[in-house]
Amino acid sequence: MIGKLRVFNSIIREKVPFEPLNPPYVGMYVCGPTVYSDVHLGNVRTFLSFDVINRYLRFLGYKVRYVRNITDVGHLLDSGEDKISKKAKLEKKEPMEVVQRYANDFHQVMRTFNALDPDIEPSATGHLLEQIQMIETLLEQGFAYESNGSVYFDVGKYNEAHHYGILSGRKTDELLSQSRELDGQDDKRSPLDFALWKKAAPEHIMRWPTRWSDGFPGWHLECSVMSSKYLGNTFDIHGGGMDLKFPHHECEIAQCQAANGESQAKYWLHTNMLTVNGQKMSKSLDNSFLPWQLITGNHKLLDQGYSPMTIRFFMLQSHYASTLDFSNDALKAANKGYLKLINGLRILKNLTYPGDTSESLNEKQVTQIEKMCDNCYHAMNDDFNTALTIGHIFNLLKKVNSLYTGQLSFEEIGEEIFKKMKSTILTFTEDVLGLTIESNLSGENMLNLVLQEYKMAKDAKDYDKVDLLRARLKDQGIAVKDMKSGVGWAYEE
RNA sequence: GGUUCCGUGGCCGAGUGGCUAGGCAGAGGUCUGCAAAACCUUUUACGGCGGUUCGAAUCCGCCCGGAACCUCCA
Repeated sequence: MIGKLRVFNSIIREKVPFEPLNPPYVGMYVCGPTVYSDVHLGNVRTFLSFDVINRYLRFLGYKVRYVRNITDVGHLLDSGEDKISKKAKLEKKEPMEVVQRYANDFHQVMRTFNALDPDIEPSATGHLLEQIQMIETLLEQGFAYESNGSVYFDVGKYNEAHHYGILSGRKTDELLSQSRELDGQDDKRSPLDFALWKKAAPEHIMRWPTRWSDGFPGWHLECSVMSSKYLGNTFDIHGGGMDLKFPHHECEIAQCQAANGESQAKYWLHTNMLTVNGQKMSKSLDNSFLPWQLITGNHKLLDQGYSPMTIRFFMLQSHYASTLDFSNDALKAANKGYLKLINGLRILKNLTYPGDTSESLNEKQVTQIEKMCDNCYHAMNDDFNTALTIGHIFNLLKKVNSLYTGQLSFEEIGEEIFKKMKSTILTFTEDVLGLTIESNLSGENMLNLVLQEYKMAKDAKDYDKVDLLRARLKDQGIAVKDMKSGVGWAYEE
């Protein structure tokens, strides 16, 4: 391994060496989507960022357990209504039907962008018992109180010994002075307290019986419960979008600390927002793109569609912790860049070191290439700097292209460095960054081209060529069929 | 108002004290029947004003501009 991985730990706002609690094992929990509607591109960016992080950790040899949840209950609107319940009512469906539909859609989108599946994808409704148990624990420890059938986390009590707001840099007295008035807050002792269990209103569909009430769990609880269940009380990496820092992650931290007596995660990684014209992409601002809209180009702000790999490439050209602005110009440039990348990749895959070459090494070239290879590691080790890594890969591809066109000779660089270059480029591009060659080149398209040529030769009565083409196709298991209606083909033994 | 962060060349976007990021676009060249691709060379930078330093895009201060969060958000 070259160098050491360093990560920006949001909770201390510093870049620090990454040292897992129990190497070679690494536990990583990422807050997943709430499946009440289609995921938009901003969501996708976060999950692609963590996909690369997951891939790189594995590449480094860590045994990663990647947990990403599906939120299927407990996420409330200002009105106090559950998002999924609302959608279910609107569409006259079971809440679980809504959940399943959007979860399926989410999975399909992530696979389209070549993201690896998480190892565990737990859902909130599948962990109600555990959530209820954590509430009991919090009640026993005096960090929670029941009020009118609901249970709330006592932020004031927690803050006596701990710091609520440690992640987002907030102080409770400042928060108190600016908390806004919401409906249904009367049961709370303080506006800062948050729900662990909510008593369900009569019309509320998603409800489970407990000793406090028929109700449902608070949003923040599931992540505390499921992360500690699958990764332990303290685990290595907790990730999510920056917009979740407050209150969601803050509440998770407090719940875990209070219930387990240990801090939840060693490293916090936060991804930044995707913006459109400088503004955060979000559903409420009506400036969000759905993945398929970007792929097809079917959106009022788009000139054309972009392939999933172009989009992935575009996103990886920036650092995950920076905002990334969406524009036609930037996407078009990324599209060309991606084509350049995969053309180089395609050439490299077919490039082998000639067997009978006598080496006469050009030290300058060898050193240069060696350094570029090492730079890929250094870049990824520096808080997963994918943008820089891509830059180094482009530099390496120049060498590949030069070899291909004969502007650089194999003798100059030698077999050892050629092999190193080849494996470095392929590994980093495909395995680490998850960028693959994607094309609409299908065998059938190519076959049709050949058949057109066949037809033209036949029309020109160039029977030597006709026979040749027919024989070559037959070698490939394709029988040409001359019909009155035109030329066709069939599979043949 | 509080918290956190950002401002880099025509565009996107890395870079945190000295060392060519990279991509797209532009210019010139090599190669080529032509073209394309590829390769080589190259122009345009660090919001403003001060300060620290031998040296600042990078550190500090102030100012200007922008964003996110402050109980829906990835």
